[in-house]
Amino acid sequence: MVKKEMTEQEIAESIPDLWQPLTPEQKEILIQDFTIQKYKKNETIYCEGETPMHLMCLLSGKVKIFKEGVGGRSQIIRVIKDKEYFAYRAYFANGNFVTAAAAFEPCTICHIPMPTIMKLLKENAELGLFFIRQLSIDLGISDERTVNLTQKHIRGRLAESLLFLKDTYGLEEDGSTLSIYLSREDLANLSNMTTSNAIRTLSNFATEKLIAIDGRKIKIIDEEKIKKISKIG
Amino acid sequence: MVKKEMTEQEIAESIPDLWQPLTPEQKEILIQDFTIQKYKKNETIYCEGETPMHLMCLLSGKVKIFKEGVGGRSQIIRVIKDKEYFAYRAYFANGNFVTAAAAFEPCTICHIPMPTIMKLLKENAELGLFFIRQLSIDLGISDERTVNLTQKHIRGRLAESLLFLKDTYGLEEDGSTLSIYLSREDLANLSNMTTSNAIRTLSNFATEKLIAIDGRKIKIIDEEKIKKISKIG
DNA sequence: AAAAAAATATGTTATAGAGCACAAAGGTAG
DNA sequence: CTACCTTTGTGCTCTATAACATATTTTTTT
Repeated sequence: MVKKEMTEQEIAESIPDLWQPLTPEQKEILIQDFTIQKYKKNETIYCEGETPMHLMCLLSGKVKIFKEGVGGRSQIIRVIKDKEYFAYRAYFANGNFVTAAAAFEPCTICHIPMPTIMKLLKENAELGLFFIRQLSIDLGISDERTVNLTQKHIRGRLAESLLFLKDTYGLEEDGSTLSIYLSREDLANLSNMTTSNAIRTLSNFATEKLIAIDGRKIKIIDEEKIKKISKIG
Repeated sequence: MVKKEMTEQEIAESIPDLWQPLTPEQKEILIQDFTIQKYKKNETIYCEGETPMHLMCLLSGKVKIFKEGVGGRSQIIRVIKDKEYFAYRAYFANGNFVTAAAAFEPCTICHIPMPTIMKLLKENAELGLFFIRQLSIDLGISDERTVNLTQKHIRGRLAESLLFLKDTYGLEEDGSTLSIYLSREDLANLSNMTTSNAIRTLSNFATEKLIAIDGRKIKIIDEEKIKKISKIG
């Protein structure tokens, strides 16, 4: 917890979407309950089945939201980038977590107790609209994903994951290297395939000069062709 | 449009979740914009790609929300029962529909222009909480479904669909017949499999005395065993 | 009532991708 | 430096399920 070290200004900048709609009194309430936690690489943030207590906002780092499926196979449901909010859905739905969250890399995460959020929501309609918008976007993505993961073939699914990672986390300064370094296993869990097939298909893509791989670094070479593969499935 | 025929009392009973949080003035606004449409069996309610204009509430009938995937294969994403709201997600996300909706059977649907809903939402925080709750529940279901459809085997997926239909639409007076009669094709599209495999697996279930089939009527005989099959995948 | 179309049923074949085994390389710990 | 563990890479086999073909039955249209 490093709350004491942050000025109001810094808090406002860390969580602008949440902060901006609030009245001065509401901001005061938020400051009281605002805490910060650090997580190590690969550390679990919350588990399936646990009771949600806090809204979380990722201040820095990268997070995966995943679900353990049949026979220990895990499926990455979505990924979080900095300034994004998560861990609140289950509370709003009055249930426990149906997913788990873990840090891809070292993370700084801000926690705000859900009861505080509820209190603010009851007073502030604009804040409600922020969550409505966010949940609506996520639900649309989830619906798209359901169809893509079930109907596309392996190459289409992997191509889609690569584009998805590019859109979410962006590229490095060279303008072509994905700025997230995933293990082949995580890539497989994101694309609904076995690790072997992720490795195989990835090196096929490299042979076909669609990408270049150097360990976990992936350079996007022919984005148009990758888009095409993703589209036709 | 049969708006004129409905009393305020009847409107209030048709859309209680939306109605109840409102102030008298807000209720007046809603009455002005409230219209009703009838749809025939199998009629399309909205299409993928269209721009959302209205919140819809299903007053009577049954609706499927689906998505056309690769190679014309369609996937049923969720189903709507009476008193449920739909068609609003895309508007909140500032996009067009990514799914389509069609009537399983004759439907009566109430339409309310989304701009009216937005206006009410900006004034009424409690109404916002209703949508937050609903979207949160749907997103949880969608996440679960992603994993189930991708990881479970055919029998597990079909078993799950049967239980899902039972939970959503309930049973007839005999206490065992599903009160929705789906074509084998719809059942397949709900369970992510080909029509042939839905037919085959369904008749296997009948042979194993888990269910009894009479045309499109499905009787649940051994629910415990069906649950087990759904669970182990 | 006859004809056409759609839905259901069942058998056969083909294949995408899982599952497994093993080897090599890279990282980490003692 | 050596030993051990994890990750990556590659080949082989097997199976679940799609794809296809063809009846048969039911529904819709004329």
